[in-house]
Amino acid sequence: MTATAIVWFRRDLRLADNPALDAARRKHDCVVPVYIDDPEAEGDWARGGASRWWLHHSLLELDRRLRDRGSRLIVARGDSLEVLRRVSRASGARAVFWNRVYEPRLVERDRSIKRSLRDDGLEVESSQAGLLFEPWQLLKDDGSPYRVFTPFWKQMQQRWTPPAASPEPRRLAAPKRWPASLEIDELHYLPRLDWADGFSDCWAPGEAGGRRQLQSFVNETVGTYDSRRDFPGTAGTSRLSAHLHFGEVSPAQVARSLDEAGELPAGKGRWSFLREIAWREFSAHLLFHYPHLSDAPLNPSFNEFPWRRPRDYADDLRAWQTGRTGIPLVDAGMRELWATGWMHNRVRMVVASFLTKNLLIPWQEGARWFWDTLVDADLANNTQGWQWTAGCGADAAPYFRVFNPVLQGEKFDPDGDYVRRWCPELAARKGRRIHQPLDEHQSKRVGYPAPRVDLKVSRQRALDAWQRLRS
DNA sequence: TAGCTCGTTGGACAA
DNA sequence: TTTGTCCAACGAGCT
Repeated sequence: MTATAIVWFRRDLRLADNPALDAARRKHDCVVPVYIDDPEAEGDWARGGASRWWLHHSLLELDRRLRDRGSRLIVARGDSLEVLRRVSRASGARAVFWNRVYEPRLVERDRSIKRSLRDDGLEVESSQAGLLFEPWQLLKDDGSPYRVFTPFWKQMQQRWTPPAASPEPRRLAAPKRWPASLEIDELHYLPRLDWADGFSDCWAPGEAGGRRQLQSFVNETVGTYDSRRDFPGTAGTSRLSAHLHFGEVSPAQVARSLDEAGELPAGKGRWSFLREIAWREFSAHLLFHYPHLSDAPLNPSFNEFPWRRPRDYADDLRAWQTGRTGIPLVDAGMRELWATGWMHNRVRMVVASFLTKNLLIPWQEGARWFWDTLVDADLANNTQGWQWTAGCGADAAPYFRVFNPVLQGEKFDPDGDYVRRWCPELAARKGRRIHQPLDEHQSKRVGYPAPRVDLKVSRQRALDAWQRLRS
């Protein structure tokens, strides 16, 4: 009798270096690859529009790759446990394998599913695939989680070894009978409007695209990552965030590529990129250990912070979302986000600082907008990034650290190329002058808004608000 | 345990 | 134009 196992794909949409798939193939003859759309499980943080666009294409690619190997992807919608039971009955599978995810709500769900399936008499095994270290592996001496990045990073470096590779399967044996499956189109992940049409020009979702991106980054970009990553007008970053989020590329593969590209300790760019991977780990660990983090500040005194009220800030929020604040670098970033589903990291900090400090709008509003518009939307990274900028998170910026978008522009976009690309109304402005807000007269002439707030005044207002919080 | 040092990504201002 | 200093003080992490 042949033994059949379900491999439940979630945030690991790849065939290479996939521990759950490996384990299933080692122990069983046939594999039933399954993807489940279970919006209930995600609760308040159901996937946003841009992320769904990516997921749609990534699933198509996963299915294609499976078919190339004699298999296919079974797609279902509904309660995950019920679906797994149904698929196991229909296919005769007696085992379920998956790679762990770490968002608190999903951890709970997985724990309960594991119990139930084992009660049913099924074999269940979960593996580590999405992080280099499990959240319970990197702790301080007293057993509590790190809340400051640098010591976390130090320990990570000490304990880090290049992870072993696992081969990509050439063939996957099909079960005797395939269970019923939806078409990927039937998940309706693509937006009804044509909002995401431009995304295809920027991105190649899926494992092959991820691998290509990793290779080109390691071959061409990582050497200068350290010096060029802060300049949004140049292609100095990895652009791997979405591939990593969906597990089309694993952090272990990234680390291995960096290692193979030439003795990790030697390359400054390589270390500084691995450090960013470490930030990803740090964020995931923080959310795992502090489950409320996606909605409430890590620093509880911020519950009293005097944010403006929704009815007072609604117009400013709208202007920020649509890239019409009148601050060129901010608007360029927000327009890049809308057009491509992504924003350069330096600019993410600038627009976040502007929203939370200059406009005094709660960071949660920004986090929600990013959640819906980023193809790489990741609950842990998004939360951590916003809390850090707002000053209420782990290792947060001191309160007096308010990014000045004009100075940031002059420093990191000195020729104005980035702003010129996304704010064509300003294209005629020469050099770094492009970063200066316009006065009313100029604004009317070129059809670009005058600034909604005075940077100096609003900065002082934020500092005063902080003072009130402390007193 | 007590005490010391340090903290991803900055800006304003003075010299 | 560039460089140095201050902005405030707390708690995490380490010795």
